[in-house]
Amino acid sequence: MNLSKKQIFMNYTAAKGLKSTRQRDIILDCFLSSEQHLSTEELYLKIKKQNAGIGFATVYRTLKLFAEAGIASEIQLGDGQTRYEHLHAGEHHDHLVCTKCGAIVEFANETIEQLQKDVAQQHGFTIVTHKLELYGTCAACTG
Amino acid sequence: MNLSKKQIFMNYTAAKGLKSTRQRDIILDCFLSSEQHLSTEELYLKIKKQNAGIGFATVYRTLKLFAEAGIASEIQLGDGQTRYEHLHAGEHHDHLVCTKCGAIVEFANETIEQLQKDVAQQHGFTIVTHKLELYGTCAACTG
DNA sequence: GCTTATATTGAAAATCATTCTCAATTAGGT
DNA sequence: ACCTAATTGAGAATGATTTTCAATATAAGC
Ligand SMILES: [Zn+2]
Ligand SMILES: [Zn+2]
Ligand SMILES: [Zn+2]
Ligand SMILES: [Zn+2]
Repeated sequence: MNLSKKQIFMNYTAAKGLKSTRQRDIILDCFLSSEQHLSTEELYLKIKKQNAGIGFATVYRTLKLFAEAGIASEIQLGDGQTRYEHLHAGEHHDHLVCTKCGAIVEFANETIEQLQKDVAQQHGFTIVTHKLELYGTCAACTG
Repeated sequence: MNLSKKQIFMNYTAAKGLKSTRQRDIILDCFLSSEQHLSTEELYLKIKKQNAGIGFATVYRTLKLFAEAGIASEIQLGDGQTRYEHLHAGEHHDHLVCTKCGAIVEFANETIEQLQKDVAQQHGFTIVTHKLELYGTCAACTG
């Protein structure tokens, strides 16, 4: 599956006339081998440990590129930092966030998704995206 | 109802040993007489027109205070600015946002709210707050 | 009303995440 | 190898918000 993400990115850059560079390879490998929901800075620091000399501007630019290419998606979890997660074609999920330990749990609920569409339709809206986040404490942190 | 919001704020500041000032009065009046979902800057500009000499730092501070006092709540609608809306005790709603014209429509759906609680419980989470926003185009903006 | 301790204010500086600028470097086609 | 366009890194710039701090205003206490 990592191979296919790489492939998708290759295709995207090729189609756009973009070049393949050492930096982009390193950042992609690091992103693909990372757990989910890493912030740009977290990924930057992780990369820096293994490969000095990659500027943070490049990491910012490259993550945006991943999102454009459709292999990553940006999420905003209320802590002021943009995070990126792996995007699997056709899949969607929302997030439960523990405000004590920072744990992030993913969930998907078809009924909620459908109800959102209903609500939108009732108001004449055509929905493009949505954001659903539940904030609280996880089992371990709930006293 | 404006009277009672003022009352709630008075009580809050009194209980906290805070002082009542000309600036806070002006900002509160302006906030209460404004449409919903104004950003801090929008409110600042509106105030400035009527009462020169109120610094933006004071507006930022005071809106935060309103939120603490329970008469306003912060919302983040993805445009990078914090907005404040009037908070009515015990009421809750979520938002539909038109990404073309900026229109914001409020909605409340009990079934969605309940399903969120169910999801949280399934994962052992105790939910404190949540955020649900549907982004798309409103009837007028949908080609 | 005057004094005093404390909260508040405005302006400017500081912060923080992110983006932009630009000169130097690199990739890829010829 | 040569040329052109894309890319990079460092630092400056940005934009929203927060902090700092000296000056000012408020509310007690007398
Ligand atoms: Zn969803
Ligand atoms: Zn996720
Ligand atoms: Zn809700
Ligand atoms: Zn609202």
